[in-house]
Amino acid sequence: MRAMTKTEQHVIKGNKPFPFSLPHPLLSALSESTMADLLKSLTWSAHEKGKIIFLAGDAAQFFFVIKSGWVKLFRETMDGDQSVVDVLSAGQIFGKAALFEGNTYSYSAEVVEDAEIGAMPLSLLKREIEVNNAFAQAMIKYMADIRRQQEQEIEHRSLQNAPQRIGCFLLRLTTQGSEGPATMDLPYDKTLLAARLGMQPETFSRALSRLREDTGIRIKGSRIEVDNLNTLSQYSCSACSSNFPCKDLKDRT
Amino acid sequence: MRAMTKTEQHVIKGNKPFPFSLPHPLLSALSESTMADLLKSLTWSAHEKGKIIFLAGDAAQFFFVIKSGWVKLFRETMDGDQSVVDVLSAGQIFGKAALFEGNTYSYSAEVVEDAEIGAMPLSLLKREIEVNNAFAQAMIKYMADIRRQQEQEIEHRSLQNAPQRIGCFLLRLTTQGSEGPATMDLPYDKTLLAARLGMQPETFSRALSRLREDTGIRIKGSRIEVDNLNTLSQYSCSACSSNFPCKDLKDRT
DNA sequence: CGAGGTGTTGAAAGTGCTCAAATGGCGTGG
DNA sequence: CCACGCCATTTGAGCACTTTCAACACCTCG
Repeated sequence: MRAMTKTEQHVIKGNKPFPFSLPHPLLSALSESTMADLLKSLTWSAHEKGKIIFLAGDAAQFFFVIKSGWVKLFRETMDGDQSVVDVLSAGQIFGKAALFEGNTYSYSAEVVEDAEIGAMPLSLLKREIEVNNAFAQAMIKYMADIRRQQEQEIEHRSLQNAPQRIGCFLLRLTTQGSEGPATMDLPYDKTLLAARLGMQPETFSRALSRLREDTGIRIKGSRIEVDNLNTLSQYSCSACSSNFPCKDLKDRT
Repeated sequence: MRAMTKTEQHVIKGNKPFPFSLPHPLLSALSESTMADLLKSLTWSAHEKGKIIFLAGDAAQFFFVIKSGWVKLFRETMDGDQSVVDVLSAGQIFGKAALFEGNTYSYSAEVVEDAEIGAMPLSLLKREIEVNNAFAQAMIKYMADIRRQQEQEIEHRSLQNAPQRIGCFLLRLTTQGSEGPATMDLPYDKTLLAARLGMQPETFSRALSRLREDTGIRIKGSRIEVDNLNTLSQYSCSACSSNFPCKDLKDRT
């Protein structure tokens, strides 16, 4: 919040102004000097779809911030199944958790939509935690948020059926209020979305139709129109312990 | 690790020596003075099975440590389903996460086996985090562990079937090595265990039989005998991204 | 136009859930 | 010590939801 005005002027490789001011809840708690160091050591690179940024188990030296594109975080089981941890886009960071997990990444990261990604040394974060108590507190707060999101995720996977999970995802997509009509676009392709929600593409397809029948939403390709978010809330959130729209918990990294 | 020798001498209400020295990974990082304050303000009480310690959403002033008995952490959905977050026993703490979640508990806690439970003010923790950077770091480390456990839990619920989940639970129960034979006792009744693993009691019963057929374990009431832990590992962990025995991650709070 | 990727649909099988009923252990009151 | 009742556990049958395998419709890009 403080160093931001300066940051906004920061110019990246190629002289294009930095398109977002690292308004990340975590990074905004950095001291100005560390933020400056971070920006100094920040190196950008462009990656094509399919590029693996790192694999689970790799030794970790960097954490990453996304400027554009989409990145999938996932793990693979011994018998070939894949578990999608999350799918992230601009403004989100990943790989920082490695700091506390034996300096290895605990999941793999793959670019699923051409992306520009910045890499920053984890050592800076580590030092900042040790030196700047305010940052350590921000980190704790941030991790508590993640933890809550994960608990919700566990609940969703155990208690909600496929159509409800999709409905819940749509609700978390809305930027508009939590009542009345809304329109939203699925942020990435349906196959990936299915994986993100822990179901097969076929199941996703059928579940979305089912959701349409049950709640009256309209589906036009990747655009979804909802007449009444409340209907959707009621449909999805009745199988969830969080009141009303599971809202307020969007991503997790 | 440091304040422990002193702590071990600590005497609780009723003059019984404290049966464990708060060897909790988190609390052992407290400063000696805070540890002393904590022990001073620690109040013990006995609770019968069925007692609700707190409900999700309650304003939180305390966090708790278990001296004996079992406590179930859970949440309830609007349509009556219950999601068991975890089941804890002696030495484990709970309720501390409320500090970062608007000072309300994010789950409910119920005694499921007569228990002695100590309550400590969250404010002490809060202050310690602000004042003692080493503790803040321990907290971060601790939360990172929890986070990893949760990710594993998500994976288990999505990727493992019922018999595999039980097998994985058994593996995490062993104190013995990770190979060869082992004997273990289910820590609490099967109905609760079923809930903890996210399945119905009937499913648990059938899944356990299935596990017996598939891996050759022997079931005598709540005692389980395994001839070869490797067989079990292979059976359960093939559907999991963590290498071999999901080990090393036992509880989560 | 053809290839490949994405999304949908159908049919069959698998897995877990619900409802119902039977079994077995265990403590209490007689 | 025994009968009774309660509770945990098991078993059976049917059902709901999801997956799997296959086939097909679309769309985009050479």
